[in-house]
Amino acid sequence: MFQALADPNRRQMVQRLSEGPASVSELAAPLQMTLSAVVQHLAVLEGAGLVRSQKIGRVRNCQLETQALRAAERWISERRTLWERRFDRLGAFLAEQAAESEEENGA
Amino acid sequence: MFQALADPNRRQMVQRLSEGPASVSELAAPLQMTLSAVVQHLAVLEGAGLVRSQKIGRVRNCQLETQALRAAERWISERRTLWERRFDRLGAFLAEQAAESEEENGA
DNA sequence: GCGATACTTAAGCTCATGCTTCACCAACCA
DNA sequence: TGGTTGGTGAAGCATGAGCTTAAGTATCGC
Repeated sequence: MFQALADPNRRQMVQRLSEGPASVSELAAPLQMTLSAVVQHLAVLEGAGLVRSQKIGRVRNCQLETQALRAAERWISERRTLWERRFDRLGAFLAEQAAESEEENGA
Repeated sequence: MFQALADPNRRQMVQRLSEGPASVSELAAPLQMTLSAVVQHLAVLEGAGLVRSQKIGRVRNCQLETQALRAAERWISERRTLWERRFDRLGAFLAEQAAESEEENGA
């Protein structure tokens, strides 16, 4: 899924879809590439569960699937807070050490 | 930066670093590959600003840089909430339509 | 029905990515 | 001081990602 978000064109597609549903050609419009390539990118996004789409008549309607985005967000968030919490504990420890050192000086 | 997080081995390194700082060989230990390869992955992570490292003696000490993680998190979050808000408005609109329809039936 | 539209599928091409090996250097330590 | 440990750098290789072209299919509007 991070793999899917790794490509800037795909991120642009996600960006576009975050503003509302779109057809394949609407997604393709701002991207300087073939419709074929866009469909391939779309397949990656769908494979990652980031986008859902259904064909109505001859146009395929695509929309964002927030579940997957939420999962990615959570993964990052968990790692980040884990590290930050560790950092805070370290800070507290150092502060404590400093305080003890102060005491020793005082005694 | 999403590019950097795209590789599962690199994510594992980030995971490891979220639990605390580590040397290059410590990062390499659980990964079934050469130290050389690990250093290359590390370079990618550093290039993306996800990791900072400094060499002390002959061992390189690596630690997570939460700024970049935070940025990635924000990007996802913004897209997601943008879409979800749209979704909510749509729900509200449909509810309103339904209410109007009720009124018409009543009238 | 017929042309235009909106994809779809397959094949192939190119370049980046992820890895390995090998040679090397620097620092630690017995 | 010499061997071991920890890391660096360059070269090369295999695979896969991203793109294109080309040919095909299914709707839509007239």
